[in-house]
Amino acid sequence: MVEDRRLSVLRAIVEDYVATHEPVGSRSLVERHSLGVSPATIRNDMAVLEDEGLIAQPHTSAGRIPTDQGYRVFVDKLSQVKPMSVAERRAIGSFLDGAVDLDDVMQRSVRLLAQLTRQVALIQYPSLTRSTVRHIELVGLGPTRILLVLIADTGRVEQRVIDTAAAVPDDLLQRLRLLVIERVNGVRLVDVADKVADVVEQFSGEERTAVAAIIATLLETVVERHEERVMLAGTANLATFGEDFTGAVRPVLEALEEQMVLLRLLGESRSGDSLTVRIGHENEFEGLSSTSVVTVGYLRGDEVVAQLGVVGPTRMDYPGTMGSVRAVARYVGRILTEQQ
Amino acid sequence: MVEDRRLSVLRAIVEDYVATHEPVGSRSLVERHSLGVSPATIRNDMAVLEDEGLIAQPHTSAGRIPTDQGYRVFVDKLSQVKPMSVAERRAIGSFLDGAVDLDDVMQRSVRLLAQLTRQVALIQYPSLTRSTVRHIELVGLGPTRILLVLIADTGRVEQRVIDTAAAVPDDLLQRLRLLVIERVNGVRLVDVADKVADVVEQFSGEERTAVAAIIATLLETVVERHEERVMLAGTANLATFGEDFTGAVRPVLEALEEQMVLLRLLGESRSGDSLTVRIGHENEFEGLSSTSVVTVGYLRGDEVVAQLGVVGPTRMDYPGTMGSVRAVARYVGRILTEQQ
DNA sequence: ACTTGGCACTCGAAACCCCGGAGTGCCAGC
DNA sequence: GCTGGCACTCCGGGGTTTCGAGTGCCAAGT
Repeated sequence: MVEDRRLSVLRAIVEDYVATHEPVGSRSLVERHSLGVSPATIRNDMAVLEDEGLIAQPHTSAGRIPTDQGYRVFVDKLSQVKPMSVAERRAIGSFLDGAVDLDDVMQRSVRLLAQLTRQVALIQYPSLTRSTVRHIELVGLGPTRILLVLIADTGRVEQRVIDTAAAVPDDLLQRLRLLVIERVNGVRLVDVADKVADVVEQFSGEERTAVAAIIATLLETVVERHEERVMLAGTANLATFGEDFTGAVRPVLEALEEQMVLLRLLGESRSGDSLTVRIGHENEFEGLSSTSVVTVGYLRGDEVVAQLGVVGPTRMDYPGTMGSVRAVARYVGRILTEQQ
Repeated sequence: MVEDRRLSVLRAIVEDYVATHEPVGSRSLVERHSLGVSPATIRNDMAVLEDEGLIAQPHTSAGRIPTDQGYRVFVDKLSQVKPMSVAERRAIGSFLDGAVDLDDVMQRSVRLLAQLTRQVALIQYPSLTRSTVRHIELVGLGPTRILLVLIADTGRVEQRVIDTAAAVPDDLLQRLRLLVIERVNGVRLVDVADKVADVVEQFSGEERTAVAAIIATLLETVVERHEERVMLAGTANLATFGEDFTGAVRPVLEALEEQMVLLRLLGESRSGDSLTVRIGHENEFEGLSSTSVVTVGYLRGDEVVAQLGVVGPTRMDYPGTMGSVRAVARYVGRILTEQQ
């Protein structure tokens, strides 16, 4: 089929361009790949591919490079995720197994991913929204100062200092503590509001004011604080692939410093635990228009709790990158699930 | 004094070079600064300065640029810290005042510093070692799983999950909890070990095994875990000053990703709360040999609890940078002290 | 209906050269 | 010890040339 060969040509162009970082011409294509036809034929195919918007020429009399659309087709139809080798998987497993707490898991994972892909890796902390309360602690710091600590089952800890107008005697604090713990332990964060709604009403007078303040802060912590955290690693790799960048490195670094941007980058791919690839201009952020983002959700139990992924140049090794991302996500999921 | 003028020349060279990023010649020097002598005289001075190793020529027939030693002399003898303007200080204060918790303080401060200096800013979390225990919590997660949470007075929270060999009944946990809280509340972390050393001996039989495991983890948490945390911001600024870098940006990014490197960068300047400036090769890390690091300790109460600072090109505005670093450190100190 | 070899053409990248100008070092004179 | 003068160096920018990879198109072949 002519159509088939044309796609093979596209695949070959992507592969060669990714490997060499140089526009690829018809001659070198037939040399490197056994396509069984002559350069002239390839040229015809290329002309068609160019008409379809899948490849482009930097300038006349140069080879072709894939366009964002070209990569899109490559990813969607012409490639498959490259699984990690057994050795690699073993390495991943043993590397991540040593983690002692959630921070450690996140950090090790994101670094590992950066190393594996030689790109910038991101990992989002398990969503608070989807997790349950493991423990709540109220600690008196002074007559009118209370420390609220919330521990989620994913291991995340949130803390807030509360300034109450009225003094809070220790016995009140203890009563409240037990009451709240009883109410919300094991409850999903999203449901905490319902569970403690009426607590304030059980108190009256001065006590009520103080309790109201505490409960209000608690609600803030579980509700308003959806601000998810993102950790990243491998920014040094930007320097490497920054060389042949369409734009400068700066906008990318700027984008990567914005938690908001990162969160949306990860957050948009709510497609369960299947890989999401956003290529070049498919990213809505200017600064990332010459990068591709590969993300995937990771599980805790059988629920997607957050995302992780990498940011790299559009000309990246998609199969390999996707393989690494998926593998790391699986291991992270396994660890989170086990260490529950 | 001839000697004096020579130093003025050095100062002028540093200032001009920092401003223009171009080697500065004798003619432009006399034009921009009113030195009251002719270019020829300046040339003689320059020759001497070059002999002394304070300035250098990129190539013959080019102007001079300061060497690391030249900057050293400039910082030590020829410049003074440039205080922030009132408006700036007010802006800093109001910006930092909104912080809700320690993480927030750290993050706001480091970002602010990056913005002010247009360089890469670092901030070290208040040292655990020097702080005291505000609260310890033991939460049973399952028959043999316990969550240990340690809250330091600086607001830092550390947590560990403990797997005990034997089951821990709830009443044992409660007894132990009260006992430990009583022992260590308000105690400096470094002294925790002493305080709980004999706790294990108060238990026997099965209980003892479990308690031993818990206490061991507690000790690990306070002792082994000296691993201080560092937060950084403004890496995007690397791109800006990366243009005229001796080396590449990569090694710098690599160095900045290594917590160890950052910690030593900050940790070495244990000179109380006075500014430390390390210029170019004075940094022991290869990757940072064309950068300068300006750090200063910040206080909580009247004790230095950690360091903050910036990393920038050796050709940086030292007086301004030092002013910003010092100002931010003071505000951070004030906030930490107040919100005790 | 495709494929292919041939051929003229395009155009960027590298090599080369040239020149101006900024800057230097040195020296003799003040 | 300062200064003007002077010869010298050498980087950087601009222009030109060359080289070669690559293209598009066409006519012939299967």
